[in-house]
Amino acid sequence: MTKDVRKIKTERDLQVAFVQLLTTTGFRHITVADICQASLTSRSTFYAHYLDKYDLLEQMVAHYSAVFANRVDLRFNQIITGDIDTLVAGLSVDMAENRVAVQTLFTVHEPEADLQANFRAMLLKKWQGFIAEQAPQTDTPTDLIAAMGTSVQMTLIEWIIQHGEPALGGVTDAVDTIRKAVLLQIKTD
Amino acid sequence: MTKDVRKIKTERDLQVAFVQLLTTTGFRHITVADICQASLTSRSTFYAHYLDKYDLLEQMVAHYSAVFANRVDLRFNQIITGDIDTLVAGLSVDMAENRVAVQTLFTVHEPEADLQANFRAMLLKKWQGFIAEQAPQTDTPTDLIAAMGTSVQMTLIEWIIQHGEPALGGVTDAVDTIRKAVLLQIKTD
DNA sequence: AGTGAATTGTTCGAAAACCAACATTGGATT
DNA sequence: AATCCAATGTTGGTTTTCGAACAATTCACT
Repeated sequence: MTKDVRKIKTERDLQVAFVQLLTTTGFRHITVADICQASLTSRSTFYAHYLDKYDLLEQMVAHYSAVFANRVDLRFNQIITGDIDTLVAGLSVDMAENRVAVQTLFTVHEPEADLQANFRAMLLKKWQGFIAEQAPQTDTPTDLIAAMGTSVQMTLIEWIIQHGEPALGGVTDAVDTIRKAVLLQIKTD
Repeated sequence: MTKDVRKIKTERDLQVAFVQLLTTTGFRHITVADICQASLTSRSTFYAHYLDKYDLLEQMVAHYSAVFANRVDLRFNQIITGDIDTLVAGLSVDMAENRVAVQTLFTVHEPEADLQANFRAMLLKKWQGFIAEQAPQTDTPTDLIAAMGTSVQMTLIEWIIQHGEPALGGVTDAVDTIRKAVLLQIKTD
């Protein structure tokens, strides 16, 4: 049942080469032959794993979307409760392994495969659910507040992906301030 | 006649993993199973390529020794003629790809496989031949001069391997001064 | 619109890698 | 000295990958 090591290795090689190529070339201009050449894989093997380059992209986007989805529940609570330090540290850890891949895939926006859009959509859904729970008495449209919260979180995520963990000075305070401002809009008093 | 891509890949994987392990563990304590586990290769495949871990080490040492031998003639002339800039730049380029491997292998000293010793021996032979050509009239033992020249070059090589190309400030002048001092000892006047 | 080159996607026999099992060796422990 | 355990090599059947060839499609250029 568990996959053959060779399959794991070729998929790893293809994906690494693919991400590498994406840093220098647009997705549309990358050919299957390019990916195979860069990863020392034969084309017939590529097609044994993926239907085409779109399938490769979609599987990668689906994978990282799933990884992110698994973390969202935990992390989301943290921006509500204000545990910013833990949030930022946790996000850094989550992103550390996949930093290069996620950073690169964030630049690709295909109709069927848009990692950045997926992240956004997940967060937005979370915020909408959260706000609905609070049943707030406010004039501000709830969808606007949800969009604001999502944007703040996405900006933080993108910032961490860009700069890595080391440079976290000042980030904590800034995000904390903004978080409070957003939450104030749904105060149910 | 040309090797199958799969052979190239597995040998690359095994060697990379081996060097990686060498940075944390002594050669004696590294097992074949360790190398295979780290490189996602099966043990039977390892033995299809190498007799044992000593064979792996020896083949790598032989390889880098051969690469170095190919460059020695060119580079050696440069330290005589005083073209230090070209020498240092060339050495950096030569070492760039193999930097990590050579740097690591330099720490391993097995009876049948000692890269550092091989480099030394090649340079020493070159110096001895060069000095003999000059048939110098000097009181200083020629073997001593050869040993001095060899040491200067080895020190430069090790310095570049340690620090990489970027930090070359001041190196050129220092080596140039020492080179002149060594050459003065075999002045045939 | 028409032509040629490049890319795609598929097929199949040969080569390589995998895995599990096995006997053998070498070192540490009691 | 006897025992245990980990590491070494070896083997054979299975799976995957490779490479080269092929037709089909797309694209650039005239």
